[in-house]
Amino acid sequence: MEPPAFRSQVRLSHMPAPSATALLDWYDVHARRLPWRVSPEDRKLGILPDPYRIWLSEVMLQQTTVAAVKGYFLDFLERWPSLPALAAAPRDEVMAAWAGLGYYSRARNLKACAEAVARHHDGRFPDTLEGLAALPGIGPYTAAAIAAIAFDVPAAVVDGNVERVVARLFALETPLPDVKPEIRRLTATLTPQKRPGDFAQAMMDLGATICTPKRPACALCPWSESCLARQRGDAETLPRRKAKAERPTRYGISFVARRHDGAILVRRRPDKGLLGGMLEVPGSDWREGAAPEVAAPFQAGWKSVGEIEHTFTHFHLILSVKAADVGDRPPPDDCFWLDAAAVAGEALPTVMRKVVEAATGRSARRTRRSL
DNA sequence: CATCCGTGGTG
DNA sequence: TCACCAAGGAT
Repeated sequence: MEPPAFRSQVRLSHMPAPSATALLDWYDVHARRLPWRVSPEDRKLGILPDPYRIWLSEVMLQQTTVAAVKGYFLDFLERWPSLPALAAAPRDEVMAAWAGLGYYSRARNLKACAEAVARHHDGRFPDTLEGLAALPGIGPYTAAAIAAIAFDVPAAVVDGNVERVVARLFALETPLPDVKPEIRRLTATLTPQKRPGDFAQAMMDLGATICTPKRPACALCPWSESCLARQRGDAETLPRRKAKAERPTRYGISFVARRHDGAILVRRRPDKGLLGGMLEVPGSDWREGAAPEVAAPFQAGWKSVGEIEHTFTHFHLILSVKAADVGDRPPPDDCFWLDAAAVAGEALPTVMRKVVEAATGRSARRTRRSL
């Protein structure tokens, strides 16, 4: 058998193996207080969180920062306090409430998942990995997180934080995503039978506050004496990642028709693909090179009001914005008039809020809940 | 399995 | 400023 291509770091004899107990002791003192979380003190009293809240927070937290999620989580919880409430909600209202959070397939799947649990599971989330992973929008990570945090199932919960912590702890040189299976295996060996929910949350807190991507605070880490990367002195360079493809720039045209009362002409995008199910103003497709030719939604005194730029996950977008003030008239095609007062609460993605702002000079951003 | 899917904070 | 990347999932 050939040795692995990457350097297999040897743990020095004076280095203790990383123990769940050391991490949990740290967590008991330093756990973050988060709106969806049950504190370690309460969990020790046998109190487990509402699976609905854990599910909702976990879906929102997919590729999204805690700071961005907090306000949305509180808004959703206030509006739909339980799974049956969300299952009964109109889908467009859920999309509108999600607007600005990104990755809108999450909102579509959130609604679909709520309906599936209401219909097929009597309104209660399954407590097994298999049952959870069969639901829309719940993959390996979220299934493990809900099982561990909401039901104290000793599942290996591996998110971006855990990947970083484990890659450093064991000095794994293989780049992501190839190293994922190895990280999953090692995480499983670390995960304790007792307090697996707190262990999962502790791993994520450690990654978010101590074992950070840049400038990790190794001096404060409960596992510093066990960390092979720290022993080697290159914790900050781990985990390795494969180079990502560069982002091309696409171009397009957007038309903002302003009615005398301030209403804006919009249409709903198809369910699948980019910004699926969200609203947009009429315009061209978005292509590399130059904006495609496209007719305005109707004849009017269109004037160019400048360009807006927006960066998506895999391309950069430059939209030329045209605006016109028009009288009251029936909306063309699949469009409808959106009242000015309704803009803030509607399902407009951030890129479209930029477009509307460019054309109206008024802020179209959502007012953030004060936290 | 590689690609597609948003946005905002951060250093 | 800008590259990085965050409690990933679906296809």
